[in-house]
Amino acid sequence: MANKKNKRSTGSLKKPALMDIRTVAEHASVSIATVSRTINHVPTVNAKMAKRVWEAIRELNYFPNTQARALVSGRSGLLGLIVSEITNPFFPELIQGFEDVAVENGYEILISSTNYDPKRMSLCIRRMLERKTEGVAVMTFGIEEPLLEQLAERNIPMVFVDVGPDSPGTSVLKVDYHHGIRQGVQHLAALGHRDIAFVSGPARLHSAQSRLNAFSKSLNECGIALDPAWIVEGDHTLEGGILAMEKLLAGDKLPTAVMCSNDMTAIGVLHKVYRAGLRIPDDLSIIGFDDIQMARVTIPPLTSIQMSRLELARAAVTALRAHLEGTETHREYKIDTHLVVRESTGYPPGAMEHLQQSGQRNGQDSAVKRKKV
Amino acid sequence: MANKKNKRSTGSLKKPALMDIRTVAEHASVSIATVSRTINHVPTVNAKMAKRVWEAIRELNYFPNTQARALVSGRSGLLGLIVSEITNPFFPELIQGFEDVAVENGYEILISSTNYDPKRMSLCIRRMLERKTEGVAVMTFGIEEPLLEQLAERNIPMVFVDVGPDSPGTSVLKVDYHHGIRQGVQHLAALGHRDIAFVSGPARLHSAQSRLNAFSKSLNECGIALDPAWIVEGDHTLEGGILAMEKLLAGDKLPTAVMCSNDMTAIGVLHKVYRAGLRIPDDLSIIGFDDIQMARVTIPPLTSIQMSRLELARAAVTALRAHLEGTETHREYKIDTHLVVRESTGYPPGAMEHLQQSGQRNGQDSAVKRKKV
DNA sequence: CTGTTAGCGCCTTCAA
DNA sequence: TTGAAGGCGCTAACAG
Repeated sequence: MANKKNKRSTGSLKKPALMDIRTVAEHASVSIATVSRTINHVPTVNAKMAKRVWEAIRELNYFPNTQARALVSGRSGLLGLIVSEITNPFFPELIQGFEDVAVENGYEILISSTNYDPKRMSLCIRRMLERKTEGVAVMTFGIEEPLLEQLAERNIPMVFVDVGPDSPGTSVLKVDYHHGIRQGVQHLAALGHRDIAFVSGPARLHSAQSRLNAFSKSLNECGIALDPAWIVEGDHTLEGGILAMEKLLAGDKLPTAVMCSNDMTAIGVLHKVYRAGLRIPDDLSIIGFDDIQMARVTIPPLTSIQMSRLELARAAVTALRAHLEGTETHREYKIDTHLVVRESTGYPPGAMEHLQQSGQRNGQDSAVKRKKV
Repeated sequence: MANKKNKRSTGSLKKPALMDIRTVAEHASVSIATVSRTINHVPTVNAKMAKRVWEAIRELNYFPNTQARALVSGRSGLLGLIVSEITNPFFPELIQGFEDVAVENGYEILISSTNYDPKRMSLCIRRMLERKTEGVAVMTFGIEEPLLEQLAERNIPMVFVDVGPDSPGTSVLKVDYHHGIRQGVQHLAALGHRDIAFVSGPARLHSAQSRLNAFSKSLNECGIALDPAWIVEGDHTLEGGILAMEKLLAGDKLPTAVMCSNDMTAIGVLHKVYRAGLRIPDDLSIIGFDDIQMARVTIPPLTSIQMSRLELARAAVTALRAHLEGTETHREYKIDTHLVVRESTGYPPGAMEHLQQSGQRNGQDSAVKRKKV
């Protein structure tokens, strides 16, 4: 009985090593229950006592143990975020947004990245489960089916991008790739491009497929034939973009425009084109996807299709909260995409001469309306 | 007595909601202690029982509750990482390295970013403390003094970059800015540059100051005078780089080379120079700092001073582990930096004519040895 | 080598 | 309104 007390009162007052709710209670001469209630802002606490408690807390520089709190309350206050690759600038921008929104809603976040590796994805999920996250956003833009079940079985709220089960407790953020990509293709078509190549993302990635499909469909809508030789597979990295452009350059005929599955790819392509001594957009037009920050300052600035990170983040947290509060069981959220025209797109080669404008060789001004950086 | 058992056995076998160590124990007909031992790979468990336990675990799809485990064992298995800004590509690359090394060592990581805001820094620290991280790496390249104390008081192992207290339980990673920056300045001097500007980082950031000092010192060593008008303050962002270059362009006289406190700044500068219609490196040479991935594919590829993320990450985890194991009380780790020459640096304007080489106008080849991308 | 038991730090019924 | 007491799920002594 006194045993426990003795254990804690052996040392002098300066024992910051063990600093628990009991220490505070003793210091403020109240019970631990009162301290707990004070901390959790239970309104029924006497103002005087509360003040004493807060003083003790400040004096001792005490703060609660999240682990213990979570264990007993069942609430970890954690929202999980799984992304594919943290070194692709798109994701940090997404993480930033997700964290901001989560914090606004009183949550902290736990981040894991899969590096496109199913094994790591499995670990990520396990980690989320073990740490008892209250909900998890799987923003990898594609996920292996069997892994979903692991999560679904635990009936912990989830939100996916593009594709996910329609089981209760899970929502999905449907990105409208077609809208933005069609704008891009139409933009190119309007400039006079007919020979348009596409550097895709990794084939197994769902969102990469969707982008390719949207491209193909848009081309059709514009009455342009799709030459299979101009579909080359990238992997959403700089290196992949460079390699893809090399293949394109080695082909029989060069396209006049290249659309890319993401901006990293586009930047790689941009670089390879520069290496090849071709000019952008005079010799080749390029369009990216994502509209990362960096797109504004590439040389020339990259025309890209924007997918709002903040919108994605906000929708994800909203969905998770809806599940947590039982407001919603399953829902789809639509995320829009749209074209941002900069300076990597212009008339196809030959068109300028045809229009008697061959003197214009500087990417800074062209016939299309441009967005200032 | 039977009360507890009744509570858990009310439902049918299909109650995945409550899935604790007891369920597993019952399922495998062993005590919870044996289950615990099995999970923790205590070697003294009977192979037969262990097998039964693992089967039960698999069948029930059970996994331990990290919170409870941490609470009782006192080990959270968490290493904290505080960075300043997740949208600056340097940091994701650092995070990636830190995570990899942490995982190699059996730890998970908890990330927080401060966005250079002291208030957020305070929150980050509190968060690390509350979540009971076993050690934290403060990689913000500068921190307010009072905050350190909060951490130091808890005597939780810490590691800082550049500057930190020399109290026991904390180590510091001393980056040798001077080595790399001197290489950079010497490189420029060797090419014939005398008019070298510097775009610094935010003044209050310690590492930014160190970089500026290293620059100033190196200039001295080369016998070059430092013109104060050519020191302009940036903020380590793209936008800051653009603004800084604008200031430089508006000055009375243009430098022939610009050194930047980080790569994001350099990319901003690169962009502004492009906008101004000047050529790199023919009209202006540029050197960055950090050597982020993107530096390889800027146009032209950026000469930069590399600071290895992996080396930083590895040293940080090593330091933390040393503290955790009591091997070390305080130590400084030296992190080297060195120049990576690419194509954004060349002879100052006029030098080529002087050398009768005025025909060379293409950034792809120049008289200095270049690293292939 | 296995099982029983006492907490880890906290929240949350219950009486008072 | 406050305090006492019983767990949350797990590990780590301690007996057997």
